Amino acid sequence: MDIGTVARRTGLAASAIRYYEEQGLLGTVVRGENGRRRYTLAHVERLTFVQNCRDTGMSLETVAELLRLTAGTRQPCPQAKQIVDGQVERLRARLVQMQSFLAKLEDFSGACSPERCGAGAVECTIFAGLAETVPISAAHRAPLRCG
Amino acid sequence: MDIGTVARRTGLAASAIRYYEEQGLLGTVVRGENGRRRYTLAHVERLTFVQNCRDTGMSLETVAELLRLTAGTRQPCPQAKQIVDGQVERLRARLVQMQSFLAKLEDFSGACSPERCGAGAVECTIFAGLAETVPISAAHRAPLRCG
DNA sequence: CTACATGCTCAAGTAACTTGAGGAGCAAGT
DNA sequence: ACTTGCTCCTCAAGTTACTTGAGCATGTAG
Repeated sequence: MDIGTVARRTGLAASAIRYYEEQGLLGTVVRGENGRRRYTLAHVERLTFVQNCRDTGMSLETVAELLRLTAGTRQPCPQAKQIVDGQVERLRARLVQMQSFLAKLEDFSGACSPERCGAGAVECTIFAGLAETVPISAAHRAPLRCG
Repeated sequence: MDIGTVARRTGLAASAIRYYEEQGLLGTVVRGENGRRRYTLAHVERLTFVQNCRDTGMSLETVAELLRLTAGTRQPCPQAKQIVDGQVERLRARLVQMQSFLAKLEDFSGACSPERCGAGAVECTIFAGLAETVPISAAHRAPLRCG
């Protein structure tokens, strides 16, 4: 497989795939005669794993650590489990907060009708209430899929 | 209120507050005799609004646009509603995906026991299945609170 | 009145990529 | 054989949303 195929299969940009390799997340990627990268199914799986982790807000560094741990031969689980458990906790808290804000967005969107803020309205009041939402604790506002 | 107080109330770093001002998200911030910034409750609310929007993955530029729209006098709602509705949709899809990955993480964490991958294990298999998760469509993997 | 916390500005650093320049390889059509 | 056009390569620089740090002024507590 060449990089374009992998890109299509994973949904990642080719540049991102090259970047992940550069950051040591893919291990060795062999090149063909022509100097082009050649990928296997294992690479696609690895990339999907990286994607999934990134989607939950894990940093590339943490993902790299997980990959290192799972590749090691000496009892990798305790540390790996710890990382995953931490992520699970963050994700859970984050979901709750997002659900509440989503509900608010929906409310406000539903309340926005032409009658209420049509031609003559001086100010759109639709977002007034959104500022009242209790902000999530700094601990949980960690990056969640960043970029 | 000085910047430290606002930082404590909102949970934002002072540097971030200054940054938001620089990016035009706070409007005018008056300075005291001493040259220090003086904030009002309106600023705190505005910052909380920005935070909430950012938490759903809105870019600062989009937040700025929303603020501009809601401050304008000429029928701001249709455009604002459109932005919010788009965000609602993304957020909904994202929540679904996150819930499914959370479930997977929990499963795998639960399956990780000392018996299964203790001293002699050659490779930790706990994450094997995570690579199989169907990746979320590129359209929905947009930044969701990024930093 | 000395500490020390807090604020200011400005420049540079950071993560995780993307974009663009400049150049080469490959596949298809003519 | 040739040209067209897509894909790939590298390397440098740009992007977003901030943070960190240097160097300096100011405010507050003991």
